[in-house]
Amino acid sequence: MYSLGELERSIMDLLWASAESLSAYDLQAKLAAPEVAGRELAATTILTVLSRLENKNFVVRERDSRPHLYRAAAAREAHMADLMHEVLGGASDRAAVLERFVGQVSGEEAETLRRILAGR
Amino acid sequence: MYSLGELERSIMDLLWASAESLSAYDLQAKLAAPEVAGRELAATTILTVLSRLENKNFVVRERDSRPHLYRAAAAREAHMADLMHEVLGGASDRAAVLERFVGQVSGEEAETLRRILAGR
DNA sequence: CTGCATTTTCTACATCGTGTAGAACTATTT
DNA sequence: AAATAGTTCTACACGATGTAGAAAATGCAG
Repeated sequence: MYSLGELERSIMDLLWASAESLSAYDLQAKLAAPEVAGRELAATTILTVLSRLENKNFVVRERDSRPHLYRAAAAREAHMADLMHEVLGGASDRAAVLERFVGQVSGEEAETLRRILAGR
Repeated sequence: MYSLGELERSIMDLLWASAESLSAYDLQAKLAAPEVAGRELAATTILTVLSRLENKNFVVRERDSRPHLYRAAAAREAHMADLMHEVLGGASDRAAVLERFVGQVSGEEAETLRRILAGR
């Protein structure tokens, strides 16, 4: 399952950026910052979205803390790598996709790839 | 823009699989096959979806042929590579994503990547 | 040219995912 | 037990997609 809605994504971004688990109220405050959503959403809105994200296995909920705490189920990078594999997995000719993919990376990134491949 | 609907995807699959441009009627027939959608859709349905796919720049329409002909705007592999870049582009730490991505490919695929990188 | 058949565009509606939040319910604290 | 804090239920708006009939445009047979 690929894409998330805008609010879902904003919330995931905050959770990915946070080392600690956050409550719906923490998120509510962070979302109010102008750089993020810029407006104060109802707490129930955040809770609804968090429930949906939990169902999609994007977040894990800690039910023992009283305001329940939430954290991303996977690190952002892992999630993105998974997405890339998901795309690649849908291809019949994987090598051809990789060919094009690598063909479009910058020289710098190609170097990164070589380094990674060398190390294993 | 990531995901397509189910019918949109079925149609793109047919277009990607076809060397020639196809008319809405060709698609209608192919979609009726049990392996694909399995039912006969109205021609107007196909045409509506094709228009939407054209707006999204997934297909190109040849208006000079009388039943208009349609073909995929980009090869499936190119599309998938683009998607992968789109995902990667959304990352702040691209190297970390690549690290994980490459870490999960099979040995065979790692070899493919090395070969591609060697060739440029 | 003109009427008919074919093809395309317009309009419309159902459904589903997402954003949004009040109402109702549950748990906690005093 | 009452008040407070937090969660779940219910609900609705809106946009994307599936679906197709009605209306308009195009092209061909006479």
